[in-house]
Amino acid sequence: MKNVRQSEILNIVQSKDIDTQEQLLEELRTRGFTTTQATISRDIKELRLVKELTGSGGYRYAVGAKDVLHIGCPSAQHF
Amino acid sequence: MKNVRQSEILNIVQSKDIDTQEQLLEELRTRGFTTTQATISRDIKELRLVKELTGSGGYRYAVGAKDVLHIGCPSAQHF
DNA sequence: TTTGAATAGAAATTCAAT
DNA sequence: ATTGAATTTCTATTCAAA
Repeated sequence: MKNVRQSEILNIVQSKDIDTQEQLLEELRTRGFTTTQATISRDIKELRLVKELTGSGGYRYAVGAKDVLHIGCPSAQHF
Repeated sequence: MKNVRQSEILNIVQSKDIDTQEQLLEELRTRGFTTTQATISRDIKELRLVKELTGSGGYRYAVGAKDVLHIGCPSAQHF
């Protein structure tokens, strides 16, 4: 179920602001996943999510921008 | 001294892999800054640094890629 | 290999204080 | 407005288990 869970994590994170792993856990449970913080900590690592600052001064998990750069700017020189 | 310290933090983070705030503290002390974890936690927030995964599986503080996108790709449509 | 419970470790915030 | 000490909160890892 790891892949299903991880792809659901991507969905969640991109559809609403998630500021802690606990909050992500709640969302997953809502969607019928039963798991724990330890597991999603690993998921977040594998998915290379980062905790970034939102406009309103809070934090939010997000897909690492470096991972999505090529979408909007295929020819960009990266780092 | 906040601005000096923060710009030094940017320098450090871009010149070597820093994986914890403690390690960043040590680097700062090497450079003559005397401060504490509480302060650099705030600095990191203001600088919008993110803790990203390195190629070798560790973590590293980095400038949020979303903040540097416009450099390599000024016309990119962001998110 | 993947997971959870427990723990260790790291980071954010509170609360004074300046 | 900025900071540090202490604390709380959050996250990563360990270690056993399946």
